[in-house]
Amino acid sequence: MSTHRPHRLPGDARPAIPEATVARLPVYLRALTLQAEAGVATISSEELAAAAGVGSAKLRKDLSHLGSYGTRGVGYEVDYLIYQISRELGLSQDWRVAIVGVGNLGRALAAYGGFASRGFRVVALIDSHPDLVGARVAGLRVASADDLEQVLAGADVHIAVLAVPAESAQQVCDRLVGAGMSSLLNFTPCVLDVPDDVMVRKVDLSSELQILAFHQQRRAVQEGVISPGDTGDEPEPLAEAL
Amino acid sequence: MSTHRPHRLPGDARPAIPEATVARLPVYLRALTLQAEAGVATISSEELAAAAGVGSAKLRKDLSHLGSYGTRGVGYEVDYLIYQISRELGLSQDWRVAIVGVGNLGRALAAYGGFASRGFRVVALIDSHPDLVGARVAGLRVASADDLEQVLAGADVHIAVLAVPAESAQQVCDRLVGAGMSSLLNFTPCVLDVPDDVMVRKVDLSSELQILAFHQQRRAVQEGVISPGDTGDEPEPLAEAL
DNA sequence: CTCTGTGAATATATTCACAGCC
DNA sequence: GGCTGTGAATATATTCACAGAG
Repeated sequence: MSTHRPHRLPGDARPAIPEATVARLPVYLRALTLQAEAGVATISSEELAAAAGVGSAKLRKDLSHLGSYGTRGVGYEVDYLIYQISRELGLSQDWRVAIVGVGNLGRALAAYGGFASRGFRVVALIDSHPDLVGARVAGLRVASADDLEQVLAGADVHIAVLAVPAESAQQVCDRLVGAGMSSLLNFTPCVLDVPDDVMVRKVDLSSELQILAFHQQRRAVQEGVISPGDTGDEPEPLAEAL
Repeated sequence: MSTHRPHRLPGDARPAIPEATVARLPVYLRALTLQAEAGVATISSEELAAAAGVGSAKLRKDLSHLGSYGTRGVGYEVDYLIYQISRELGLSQDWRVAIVGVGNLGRALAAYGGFASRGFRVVALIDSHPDLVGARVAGLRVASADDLEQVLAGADVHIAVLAVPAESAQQVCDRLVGAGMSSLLNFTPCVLDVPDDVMVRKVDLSSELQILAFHQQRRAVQEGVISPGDTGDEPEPLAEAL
């Protein structure tokens, strides 16, 4: 596996934050930012935990891995905690992102405002389709996949987002890795084969739906509505379809 | 928390599959489907594990939770295992999906082929913007958010995908829950407040990038390139921007 | 007194290593 | 002999519960 990387080398000083904690820091950060915008200066673990949708004990343990940034009997200073979490996540730096594959999803990602807000800047769009190359999308010129290496180097890209068709995912991934990329966000449903020092995070829409389906089916079976494996649905055709 | 739901009621018969295993079943299923298409009839845990990007012991333990579907000394029959996993995930049923919010992301999701392939049918698009309501997107007519309850009931929707702006996420979520939805896929960065019996899975693009940034920064610090909190980057303006 | 930070207890997940079936 | 299925061992994560700072 390449997602989920402890990656502690021998002479390591810093205390190593658990993966599960790292995955929640962005959630805390967002909750804190909302509080700050609402003018809240200080917040208790109970309140912040509620805003982040976790238990307060978990929140306190998570934050304790970063250091002692709270005040007993009082709570956490919102701005200071935002600063500390941001620093820990590496958000004091600006991160330059390339989107590879400018289909429906790639375009939606390019136009998505949520990135920019938090220090991530989409600085390059790359596609192989001749009709797309040279086009302007979301304020950027689509570069040719032929020039992938030069574009990544020239734009000083730190993170590549893979939004190409499944068929070409591994091949494009190989070129990204060859070009020195070591952080990939993979929107294809493919398992990517990468060296140990490359980190891949996968966002798989289809898997998420399947997990929801599993649980919803369980609940239906549980309630005796249907038995497992039954369709419970006559295969009636789609009503509103074109 | 609402993601991550064991949800075992007292009189429960079936042996309960661990959440971590459930999350990997879609990956195994995809790997198996690719093998089947390549004409492979039988596969060992070692081979399937490699195709799915996990260790073989983990794979075997995962599959053992579904039952004994392999043959010692031989491996797993690909078609049979596909059938068993599909059944377990509830994919013998057709799942009817509504996409709520037809902005950039909603449109990309509506057009995305990956759903349809695996028994998920987008049967309704809902938005509140007057310019969008009535428009045809990906072969469907965009319904008005005013009619949300009727549309969901009329189209017999099982799963709702939330792709609205963050500002309206909780409000729209409340209406979805009120209309009886109990499985939500949340693309907003918001923590949704839902009843215990509603399952929410969150896909948070910004969080994923932040997690990648964390690890990449760690590696940089590790290698002594920069110290934590430093930018390591002069804030030079974007080259190719419009 | 309130609320953080944290050891100790529990629960979940992964990995090992091998008994047992083909 | 080869490979699955699984207990036992380990590692990770969550939760409890309280000592101790403010």
